[in-house]
Amino acid sequence: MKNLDESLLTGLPPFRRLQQSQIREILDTAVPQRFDPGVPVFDEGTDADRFFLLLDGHIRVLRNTRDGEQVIVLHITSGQLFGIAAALGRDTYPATAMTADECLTVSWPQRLWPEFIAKYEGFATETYKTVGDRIGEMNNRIVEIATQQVEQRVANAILRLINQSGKKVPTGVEIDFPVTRQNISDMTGTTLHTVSRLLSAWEKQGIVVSGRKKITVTEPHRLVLLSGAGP
Amino acid sequence: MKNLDESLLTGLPPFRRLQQSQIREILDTAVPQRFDPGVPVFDEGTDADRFFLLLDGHIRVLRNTRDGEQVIVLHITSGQLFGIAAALGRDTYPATAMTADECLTVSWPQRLWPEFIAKYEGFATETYKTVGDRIGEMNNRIVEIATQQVEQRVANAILRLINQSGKKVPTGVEIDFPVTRQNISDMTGTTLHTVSRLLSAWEKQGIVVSGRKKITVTEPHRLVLLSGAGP
DNA sequence: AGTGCTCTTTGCGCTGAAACAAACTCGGAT
DNA sequence: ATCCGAGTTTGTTTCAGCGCAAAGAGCACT
Repeated sequence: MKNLDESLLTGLPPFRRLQQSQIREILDTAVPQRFDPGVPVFDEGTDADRFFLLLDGHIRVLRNTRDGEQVIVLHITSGQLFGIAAALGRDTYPATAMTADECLTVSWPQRLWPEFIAKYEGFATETYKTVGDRIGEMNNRIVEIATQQVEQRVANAILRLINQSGKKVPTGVEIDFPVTRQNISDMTGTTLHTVSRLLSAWEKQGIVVSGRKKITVTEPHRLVLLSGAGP
Repeated sequence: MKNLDESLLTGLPPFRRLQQSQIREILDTAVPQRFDPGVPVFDEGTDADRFFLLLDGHIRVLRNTRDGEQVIVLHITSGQLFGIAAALGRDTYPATAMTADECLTVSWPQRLWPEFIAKYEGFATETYKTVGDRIGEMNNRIVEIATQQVEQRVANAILRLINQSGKKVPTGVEIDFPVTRQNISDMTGTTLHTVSRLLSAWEKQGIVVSGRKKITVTEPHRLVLLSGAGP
């Protein structure tokens, strides 16, 4: 039915220490899937029946509030596992995973998780390292939102995006997937209006160039200054 | 030198499935320690050389910003593990752990972690469940700070405290460790002034009674309403 | 080429909460 | 018994950024 190439997984952190034959084994139980931009891969609160590896594209992890707002908790870039609720003793997904652009994933049934952990060397270690990184990132978000001004938060959010998914272009560094003002306000707990004003102001100052769903940072250094990185 | 009683650990989630003899084994490698209120157990960024179990008392996990502010990320109650950086592939502590009241801990050298995981059944599962819970809590914090008004955030923070560490008293439920207005503002990203005003207002309305480092909620239900739990 | 939709920009007034300031009140130490 | 300092209350001022509103612009689809 499917015939996934082993090179897809080779070298990715969770599978780094595995033999070709083991990777083959893992791939044979994997289900590949393609998603259009802007669709949910799974929804908050639903049964956590599978875990995923993002092969290509970008995923937004977000939560909805009762009053219809949404908050983007973090972004997943290609090569990362996501939906690993089982690893943390949950039986439902704690957040929604939404595609930002076209995405390719493979997934496995949740029940294989313990087997992966037990059977494949380095898989547990690497995975929990990822979890640790995400906790660190969430920590930073909390500190940021709690203490910084809107301008600094937006600057930080954009810097995080270009660090994770920046693509070098002649004029600077651009975020290589679609991002709207609304998205950024969902990441920073502001309104799209304020974000729009900030980007306009920065564009006037020559720090960024932005268009529809696209942001290019021409002067990363000045953005770092704005982000409150230091007096 | 020390002679810890096995009953200290028996029944705690991470050790629930172990034999008496295994608990004995674990205790024999543990170092007990007592801390005064308001002192650090370990500091952000320092070498993560030990992991801890809180036997009694309350720990605040906090991070400092460059401009001298601090943010309380979460609270640890007795029976929980903390400082488990190793579990997440870190070699330094990502945050500071500060005692809120008098605390009793036992700790083990970080190098025993892999052994604990491998050797003791249920230890890994239970621990990662704790990690999952904390991630969930942090998630909630992010959503809260990003979308809610100050009043709702403060209400939520207090509700969280009484859920985790509430003690029933004749007049209601009180937080059974010292909490200052400043502490609450550090949890909610506000100022102590605003928190003080809110508590005064709530006290006038008969929802809480508060004194120096002490808060008693007399009408939890009304606080839930204020927290924005639903229209 | 036209149409509709989504995304973006910009103006203006208002307000929640921070900043500044000052006094008060416990509780513990000398 | 008194003093001292941490913690708290309360008033006043100020302003960042949200809410509201309306128009403009780029893109996809026919």
